[in-house]
Amino acid sequence: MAVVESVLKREFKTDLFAQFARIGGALASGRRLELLELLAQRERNVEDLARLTSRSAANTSQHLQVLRAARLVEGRKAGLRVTYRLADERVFSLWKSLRELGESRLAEVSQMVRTYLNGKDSLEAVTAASLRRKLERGDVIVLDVRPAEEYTAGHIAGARSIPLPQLRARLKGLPKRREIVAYCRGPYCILAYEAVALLRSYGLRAFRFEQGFPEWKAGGHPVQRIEAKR
Amino acid sequence: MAVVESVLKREFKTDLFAQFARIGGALASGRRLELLELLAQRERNVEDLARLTSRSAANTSQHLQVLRAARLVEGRKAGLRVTYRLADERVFSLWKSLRELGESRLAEVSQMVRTYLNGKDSLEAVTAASLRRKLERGDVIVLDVRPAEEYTAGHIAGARSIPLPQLRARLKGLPKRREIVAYCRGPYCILAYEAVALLRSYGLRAFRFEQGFPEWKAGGHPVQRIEAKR
DNA sequence: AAACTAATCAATTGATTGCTTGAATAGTGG
DNA sequence: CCACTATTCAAGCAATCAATTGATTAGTTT
Repeated sequence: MAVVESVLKREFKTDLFAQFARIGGALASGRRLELLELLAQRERNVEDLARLTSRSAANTSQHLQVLRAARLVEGRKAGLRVTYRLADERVFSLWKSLRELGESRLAEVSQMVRTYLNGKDSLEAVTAASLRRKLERGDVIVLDVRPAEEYTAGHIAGARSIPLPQLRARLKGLPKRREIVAYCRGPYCILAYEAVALLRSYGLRAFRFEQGFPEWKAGGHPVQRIEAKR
Repeated sequence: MAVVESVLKREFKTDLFAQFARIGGALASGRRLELLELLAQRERNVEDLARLTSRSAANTSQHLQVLRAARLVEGRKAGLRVTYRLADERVFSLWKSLRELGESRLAEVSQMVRTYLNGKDSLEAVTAASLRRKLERGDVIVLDVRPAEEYTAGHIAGARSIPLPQLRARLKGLPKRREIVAYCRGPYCILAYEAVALLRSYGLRAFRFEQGFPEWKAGGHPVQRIEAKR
């Protein structure tokens, strides 16, 4: 009797942990994590995701289905296209805590970030709390340098959209003296680094927000979005 | 030039996300998650972990090495034994958020918990905030029904240790009228369910704490530990 | 030094995963 | 109904992972 019960207990635990391992398995591929990072910006169809990650549509579709089987993303079909999005804001939290743990514990990560990103710009970045204060005091220009469509889907309240490729052409619209803070997708997004480098090369007072839009939103800070026309 | 740069960007991203995927990969096995859950209680040597999970020492050692390669656990050798522990409290946070996500999103999990655990006891459980208040008012007896060694390594401040196997023999030491709250390792630990069932069958006013010691500690609530003799 | 122990290593097996390719499906627009 | 498109499916192959077994290493005890 006691033996039977303990076997049951073991089976229960084994099965239970195996379920949780399904989620772990979904996080076990860099490609899938990259898809999660993109979907944290805004929902996307398969083709877009494939293009943004430089992979085939078939391969991207398969990874999305693994993520969907683990219930981390949801897809809905509209016409020919299937649009995927994160299934839950806690999915982003999970990815964020995995990322933070990796940053602090995997020596390789900090090494890579140092050699690649800090080569671009070694300046200290603006924290979320600091950016929030600057915004409330109104003494900062916040630039969203992601593609326009991501700005449309959601951005830091009060930010202006200037996608990186257009930045050079639109320099004259920016004030010479005021402080400018640029942000993009997250800590490993290169756009803001490049934007700050460009702005500084023209003598503007530019800084980089240390995180990105999804982190700002997850932190409960004010956001805006452009409503779609009907 | 722009092409070279974008290839670099792609390689950087691919490599970077692959690093994070190492952690995901370590979380991709139920057996390893079970080890993390045990190590969240207290540090353990390989043999103990193998016994507690009903697996061979060689297999357990291999899983521990996967966890160590992902820097989620650390081992230190003392004499013949190697003692493993969680490398960082954020490792527990990560496991906790994975678990919570799984609970809410994987239908199979809630199904399993319902059929197995709720068969034991369908009563509502006491939350951490509520238990904290009861403790501060002093109108509750808190029982730690885990093995004594886990109690020693750390327990809810003010709790008494009565390992489940000894509970029946020590019933007479418990007050008839006061409220009793039992806890163990976490939401999927069966010990507290069984303790409450036993206490109630003797007419005591027993309830189950909905979580376990690691969650209590991670939540910043007061804990105690028994210092080892030198 | 010999006997013993805890842990790890090494090699093997079978199972699972990942990627590629080409076909199939479902929906759109002429 | 036909041509076209976005996505998914299916098959095949290589690579990786998981569990088992027996050997090996490092450290303790006698």
